Amino acid sequence: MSNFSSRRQAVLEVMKTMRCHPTADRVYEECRKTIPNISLATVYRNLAFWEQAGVVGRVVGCDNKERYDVELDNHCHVICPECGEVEDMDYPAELKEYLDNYCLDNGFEKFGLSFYKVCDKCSKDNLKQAK
Amino acid sequence: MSNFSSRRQAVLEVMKTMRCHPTADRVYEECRKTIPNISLATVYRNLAFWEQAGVVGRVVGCDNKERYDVELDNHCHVICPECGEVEDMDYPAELKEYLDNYCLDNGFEKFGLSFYKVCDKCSKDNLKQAK
DNA sequence: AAGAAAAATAAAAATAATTATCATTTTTGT
DNA sequence: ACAAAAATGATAATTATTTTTATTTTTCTT
Repeated sequence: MSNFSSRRQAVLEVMKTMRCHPTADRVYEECRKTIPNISLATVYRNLAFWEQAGVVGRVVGCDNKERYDVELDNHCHVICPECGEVEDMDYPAELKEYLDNYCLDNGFEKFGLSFYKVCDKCSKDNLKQAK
Repeated sequence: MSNFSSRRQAVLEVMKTMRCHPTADRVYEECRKTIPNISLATVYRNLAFWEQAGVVGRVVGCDNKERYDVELDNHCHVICPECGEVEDMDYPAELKEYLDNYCLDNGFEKFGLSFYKVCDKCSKDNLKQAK
């Protein structure tokens, strides 16, 4: 009964259920679990579709891969400078308010805030390598 | 008398004199004005060198090109969502202090703050197209 | 200053991510 | 049911970046 094709829906569904901020390739992998013959081009196309629709946004990490995200509004990002993985974090309320007002006052459309910290996985890997 | 090769110096010099946050390709273009036969690979290599040396940093814009920057410390970025150009802006002092402390308290290495606004060039272009 | 070792380079090839093309299939509207 | 439009898979093309390799430049040692 939906207006969208099953693959288009699947791409969004995957985006909603993955808690990380996947690259297109990760979304593709995930989609193939339920739709084995979906093509990577379709994933890119539909990510672009949902982006245009305003449902999905791009997140800039720190490697040169695009990462995608749903519901960008109320969180900032914690980025691992080594692997580029991006996690969500709620804004401290007062900070969010400050920044919202700052945007209004200065004509900015939106803002993005990121913090950097080596993720658990990478710091473990570093320990192993050091041995 | 410098420790660095002339091309290595040139790359840094160009970075310091360009006020925008150029892509590697723009740096290459600029370098060729003084060193016509410098190669793009050398520009990439030396940007990476200066990055490792901690002098140059990467900035994430909104297209999928890497952009480079010197002196990342005391400014945030204003990014044009259409062309990806990145400009510097000083932090409001109180905000900077708040964020610095927030990092210290929570074990983050650093933070990055960006605001989004269509740049003058793009908004003019949009007007022209609309006619 | 000479000559060996190390570092830096240009040019080109390779890689990786993303986008475009195109023939075919699926969906939609009437 | 059938024509028109949209979506898709497969693959080719494009774009940005990195690696390779043979050569040149710089540095070090004597």
